[in-house]
Amino acid sequence: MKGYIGEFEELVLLTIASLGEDAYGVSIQENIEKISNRSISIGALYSTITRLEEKGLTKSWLGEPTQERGGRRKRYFEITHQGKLSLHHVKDLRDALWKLSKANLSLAK
Amino acid sequence: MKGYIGEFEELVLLTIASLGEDAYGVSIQENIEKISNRSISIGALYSTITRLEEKGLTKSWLGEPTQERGGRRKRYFEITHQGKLSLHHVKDLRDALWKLSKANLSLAK
DNA sequence: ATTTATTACTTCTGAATAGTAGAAACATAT
DNA sequence: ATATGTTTCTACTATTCAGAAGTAATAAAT
Repeated sequence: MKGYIGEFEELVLLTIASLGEDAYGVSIQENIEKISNRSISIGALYSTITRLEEKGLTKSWLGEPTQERGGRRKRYFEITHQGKLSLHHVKDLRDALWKLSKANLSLAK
Repeated sequence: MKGYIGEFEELVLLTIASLGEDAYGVSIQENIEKISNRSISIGALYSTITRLEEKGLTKSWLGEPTQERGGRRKRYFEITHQGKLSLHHVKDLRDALWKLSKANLSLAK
């Protein structure tokens, strides 16, 4: 166990949080693709979520069948308190580094 | 080529930027350990920097010998314009996601 | 000139994270 | 019952990172 979260893990956590009540596999995938303008595979998403759940950063449960065209029951995801702590932690670190290096990161010529 | 940067790559880029004129292997390592309170391996750092340089996000050159007790010449690193763009890009994405999910990430009970 | 100390860089292996391909489960429509 | 749409899940491959060990370059001490 490495103890910190990877780039994709963080992206998935943030997306789950932003989706609130409607976070399940496909909606998470679509949302990431929409906001990051990058296509991600559903398999990569599930293996990442499995890892996040093993680390205690997310939890999940099966929803009830819906009236739609078809499809298996959805598995809904939610970020845990520990997951929120992890996100705050990496954000604080990055904000601190940005503050320190702001002058050196200007895009002006 | 993946097109985006990983967690550790981002940390290294930010640290190089924050160090300005004095960014070389050992100083980068020490600074990351100091600010993130996590010990990083010098080997992982060098392989990551090699990758960043291949992607055009950093550049480097050998410094002159110094007046110290001994020791090999330092290799100095600097972030390129493209590297800055990458950092701004991931920051913008994260800021947008935080904004969207702020209410769901509160730590209050 | 040879040895020794110091600083920095490089290589290698195993583990953790990221990504791919496609099968399986479930539901509706014809 | 067969076909089709929607979602989840599994097995496999690739990339990145940690940790340990070692190599290279430089200068002081002898």
